[in-house]
Amino acid sequence: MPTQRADARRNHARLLAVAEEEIAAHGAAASLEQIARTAGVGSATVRRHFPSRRALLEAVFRGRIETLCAHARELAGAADARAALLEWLRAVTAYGARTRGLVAVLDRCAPGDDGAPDACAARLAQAGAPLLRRAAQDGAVAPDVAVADLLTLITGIVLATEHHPDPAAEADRLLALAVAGISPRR
Amino acid sequence: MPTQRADARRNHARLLAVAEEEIAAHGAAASLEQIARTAGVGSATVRRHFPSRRALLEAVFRGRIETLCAHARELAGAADARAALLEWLRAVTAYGARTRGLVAVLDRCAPGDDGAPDACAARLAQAGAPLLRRAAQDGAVAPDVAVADLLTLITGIVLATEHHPDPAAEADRLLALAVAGISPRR
DNA sequence: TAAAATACGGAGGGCCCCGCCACTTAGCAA
DNA sequence: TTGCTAAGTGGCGGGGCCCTCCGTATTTTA
Repeated sequence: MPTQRADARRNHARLLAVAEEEIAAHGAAASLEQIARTAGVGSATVRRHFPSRRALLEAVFRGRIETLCAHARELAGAADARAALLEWLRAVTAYGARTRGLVAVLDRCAPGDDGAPDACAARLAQAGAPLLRRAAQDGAVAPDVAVADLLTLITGIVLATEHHPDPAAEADRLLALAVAGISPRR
Repeated sequence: MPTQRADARRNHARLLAVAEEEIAAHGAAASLEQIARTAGVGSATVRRHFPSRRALLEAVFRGRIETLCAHARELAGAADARAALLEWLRAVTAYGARTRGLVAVLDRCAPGDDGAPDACAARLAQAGAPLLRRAAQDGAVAPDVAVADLLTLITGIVLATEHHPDPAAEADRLLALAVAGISPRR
């Protein structure tokens, strides 16, 4: 496909904007029909541009994920590897807690997995890898911990705190608990 | 209501049994209509016995929660308070990972919260409190950690690993990571 | 400007949740 | 045992959502 038709591109952009609002308001399970209605297009057009709910979510959050990746790159050269890693983890957590629906996209293999190599989770993991590696070299984290583990943990924390009065604060608290260890062997 | 009618009690029991299978097969979002169909009753009857999906889930899992509470009581007198707490946490995690839909009931305030005081999460928390208290007295965990925090963490871990090839193993791994600490200050 | 390719949107089927209402049945009393 | 009463039941209709198909409209290209 050399190029898209102009109206298609317009609808695509419009749908993304509307979807973002709708997901912010109603979470990752927002009604696709409602999005179509608000955008003033037929429901079939939504599916044409985004074959699955997951595809729509990934498109909506691509930019935010990219921001987090960039953050990781900025921290790559920090003097304190441990502090850098922890700052990044807190940033991911805060973003996830603040942005409804975002973690649904990190929850790999969730309903409708397609194993796409450029999945959001994979790109985040790739961006965070250097931070973790340096922290591990410093002995600040165990060597057998993977970025995917940390992201899964964060995903879980955000999912479980989604309905609290203050999700961001609660998520941050729990992340701190997991970082310090519930009961580390002395 | 002094007593229920016999057929009502029968339907109640039958629905519980069918719902348990259906939830095990399709998760917490299992179709209530399908449950009604399989049980051979009208869909209104399901709703009459269990006003909300959450009510049904709680009824289905009440027994399992009770088992976990009993486990906590058994461990209450153990010599090693830290080991006792950790064993219990692992047990809760394993149960949650193995039993589809169970954590939906622990996720307090999830859609359809009613703030019932005898909610499953509350009872679990109450049962685990002594274990945590003793562990804290031994200095094995920080004094400001609440049972609810630990249960929320476990809930999150189970939710986030639900779709992995081997949920129970992955959940256990992540719990161990959180217990030891991602990057405890030395 | 006309033909061809591309994109659109509404209709229809399937499934689900929910509330309503006439009917059946269990349990009590005579 | 036989009625009587109220608790309990189940089917029906309304409203949504997801998904697919297909005739139509719009854009691009020749």
